[in-house]
Amino acid sequence: MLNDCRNCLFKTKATSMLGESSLDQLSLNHLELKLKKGDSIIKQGTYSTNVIFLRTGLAKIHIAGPYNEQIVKMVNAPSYLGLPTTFGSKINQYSVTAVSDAEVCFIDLEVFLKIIDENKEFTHELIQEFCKNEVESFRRCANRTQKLIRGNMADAILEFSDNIFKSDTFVLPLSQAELANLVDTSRESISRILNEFEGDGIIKMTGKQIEILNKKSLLLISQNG
Amino acid sequence: MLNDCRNCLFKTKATSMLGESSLDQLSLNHLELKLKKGDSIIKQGTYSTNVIFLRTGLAKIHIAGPYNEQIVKMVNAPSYLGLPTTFGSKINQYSVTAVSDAEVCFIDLEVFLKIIDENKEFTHELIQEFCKNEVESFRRCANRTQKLIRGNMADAILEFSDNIFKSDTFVLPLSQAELANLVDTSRESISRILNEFEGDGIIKMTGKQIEILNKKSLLLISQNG
DNA sequence: TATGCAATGTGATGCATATCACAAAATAAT
DNA sequence: ATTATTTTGTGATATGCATCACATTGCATA
Repeated sequence: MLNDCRNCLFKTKATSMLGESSLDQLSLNHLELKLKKGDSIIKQGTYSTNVIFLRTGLAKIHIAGPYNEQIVKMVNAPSYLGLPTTFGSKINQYSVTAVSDAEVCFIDLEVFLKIIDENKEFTHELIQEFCKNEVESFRRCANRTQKLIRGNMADAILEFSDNIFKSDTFVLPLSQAELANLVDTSRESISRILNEFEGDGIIKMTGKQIEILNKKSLLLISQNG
Repeated sequence: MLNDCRNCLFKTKATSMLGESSLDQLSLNHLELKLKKGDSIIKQGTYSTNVIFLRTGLAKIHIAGPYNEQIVKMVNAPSYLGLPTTFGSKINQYSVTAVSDAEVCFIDLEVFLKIIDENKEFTHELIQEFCKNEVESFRRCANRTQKLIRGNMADAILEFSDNIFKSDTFVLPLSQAELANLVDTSRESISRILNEFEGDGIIKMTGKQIEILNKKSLLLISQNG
């Protein structure tokens, strides 16, 4: 059985808490889908009836601000997507878009709720997840608003390196316009700062590939602007 | 019995889902405290072992940013405080401070967890709460970073009027320096903008009392800067 | 009532960065 | 291969706002 959640290799910490019966429930009530880079996973303003599990790939969560789109965070697999927007309200309050090829599973909300009711450990993990996210979003916001753009750009590069790709060399999954949305600045500033970093020997760029040459400098810039 | 949670008049939506046995558990395991304006409720960096219930009063959640303190949100009773910071990590990731006289109950984390395990409805409400908060914090952050200060200041006044005090006339519970932390600007700008609003006949200030004279203008400023 | 400290008002200056306006390059579509 | 379209680079200009530097007012404590 292709859809067997029991044998799925991509489980979140919460999902690994589930017993076999819950996993079978999931198996029987989910829809697997392969997505291409750029495909929309959740669209702000539309109705939401499913929790989505990002099995593989990388996605961006973004929200329409008063003037620009803002990328709230990058999420890589495995992870649940859209819990806040699905539980909190009937219509999606933000968008999620694949920034790489990805595989997702659509899980019916009712099934998900049932699993919550029947698995304390799962629920604990989930709540813990929510809590971490909320605190994280507070911190992120404080940084965004208070740091200069150079600092935020350094943070973004470090985040890609440390949390997303776990390597000093990686291919930027976003265009400069998208980076601007992530860092809260203009496309032009991203271009300038990236060149600046390269000129200072902090990074090396080959097309969209970035190699971090001097992580210490990045950390300093992150701290001091 | 003074501490009887059964008869407590200040219940959140989640708490009102609890059965009598859970409420009695709460009664036996909480500590009530009266606080004065300015008193610290949760302090960033210290250990957290309690969930806190804000029974009456108004509090600010604030976090140390890279340069300034940032007020993340205002919370009025009844509401739980510090769930994210208590569940997510052993040490508090943000601070909470009373901005009016207040009453709080300290609830042992273990007891709170037990209540979660035993009350599905309570847990659902709680999760719903988390979800709404997360989405709200995304939106707030997008506004903060994208709007001009006039717009953010208008938002703050509208928030006080609509959500906190539910009146067009209210006494500002924050100093201008604190308002600056809430709106992400400098103390001086707050002063200037407040005078500007008064000069334009949008608000009337008598000491720290604000009367909104022209809500439509505020909404326009909120939208267009 | 006097004295001190905290909270506010207000001008002058400087700077980070958005915006505009293109040119150039890279990708995608035909 | 040739357009068409999207991405990127780069200068010039404008502006919102922080910062500094005080003056002033309000409030608390002796």
